[in-house]
Amino acid sequence: MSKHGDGQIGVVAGLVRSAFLVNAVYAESSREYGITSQQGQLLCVLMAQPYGMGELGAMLGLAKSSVTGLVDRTERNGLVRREPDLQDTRAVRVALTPQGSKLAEEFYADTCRRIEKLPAGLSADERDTLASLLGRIVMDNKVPAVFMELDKGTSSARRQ
Amino acid sequence: MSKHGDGQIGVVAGLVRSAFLVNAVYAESSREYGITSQQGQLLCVLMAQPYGMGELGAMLGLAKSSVTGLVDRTERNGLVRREPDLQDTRAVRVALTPQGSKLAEEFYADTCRRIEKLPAGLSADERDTLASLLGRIVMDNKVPAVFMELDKGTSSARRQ
DNA sequence: GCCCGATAGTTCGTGTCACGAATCACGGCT
DNA sequence: AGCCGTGATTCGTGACACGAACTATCGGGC
Repeated sequence: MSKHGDGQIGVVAGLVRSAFLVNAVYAESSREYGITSQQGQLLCVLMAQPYGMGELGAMLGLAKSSVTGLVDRTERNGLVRREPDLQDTRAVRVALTPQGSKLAEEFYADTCRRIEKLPAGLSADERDTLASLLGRIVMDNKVPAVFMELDKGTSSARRQ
Repeated sequence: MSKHGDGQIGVVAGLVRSAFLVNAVYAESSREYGITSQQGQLLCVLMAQPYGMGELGAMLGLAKSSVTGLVDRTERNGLVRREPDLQDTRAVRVALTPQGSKLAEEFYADTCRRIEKLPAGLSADERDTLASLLGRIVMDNKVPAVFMELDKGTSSARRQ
């Protein structure tokens, strides 16, 4: 029952294809805001708080030199800023500029809106179930906080 | 109940972070097979059947010139081949070479194995539920078949 | 106080990737 | 035959990612 044959696909394909979908949304959204998806991702990470280069590399899964380049380009666009770390002269804190902060808010909100549309065909209960299952996968696999949590609930928990 | 506050995250964050996870798996898997994730994705698409350049662009969401480049590099690696389209002299069919086919099988199987490990903390029933929900999202949003379907079942139907 | 290994970041060179604009060549219609 | 749409390539540009080599500081041991 509920095997295959009908339109049913497996977990693996489901995960891969939904990831593909999310990537596409991210790319499209970034493009509209005049940034690349990598820079968009960087901005989203920095919305929570400033981070050092090493931390960023760990969170984004990038080599140090890649982070340097990414921050370079984003800094050139005026969206982030390197601030000296007061505790450690070697280290650097990467933080959003006011402009970057503004753009990040808008980009983040817009991207959320688009992603939220993906499961439009699901009922509120189903979305909750999905959120719960994905949440466990994410927790189990210790995904870094590459994407902030909305303060407001998903579909249930609509108020407060 | 089961709102937030505990480790619960929203659908949006769940989708984004699980996508991040899948991307990481794809990247790591590709790397081990000496290819890039884009080339790996191309191979996976071509496992089903040969495609024209235009079709590939549509499936992968790439501009035509991007496809030309990707196929160029992959061809240079001996994994795919451009064959003339018998119906249309202008057109080209991109197909796997024997070597590419072999690598694609291995890469695909290995990647599947890794992705399947992601929801290891979920019961068989939960995996089925997840597959079903993701399947509907994928269907509703008309995701191209960027990833083949396993002939064998998902988590239920594991035996036989 | 000095030395030395570990740590934080940058620089540099290379290759991949994606794109738009321009171009070429053929298909198919009128 | 003449034209326009389509399939694909070329070219130039910029972003991205990486490893290796390098600089500068930190921190612990002596």
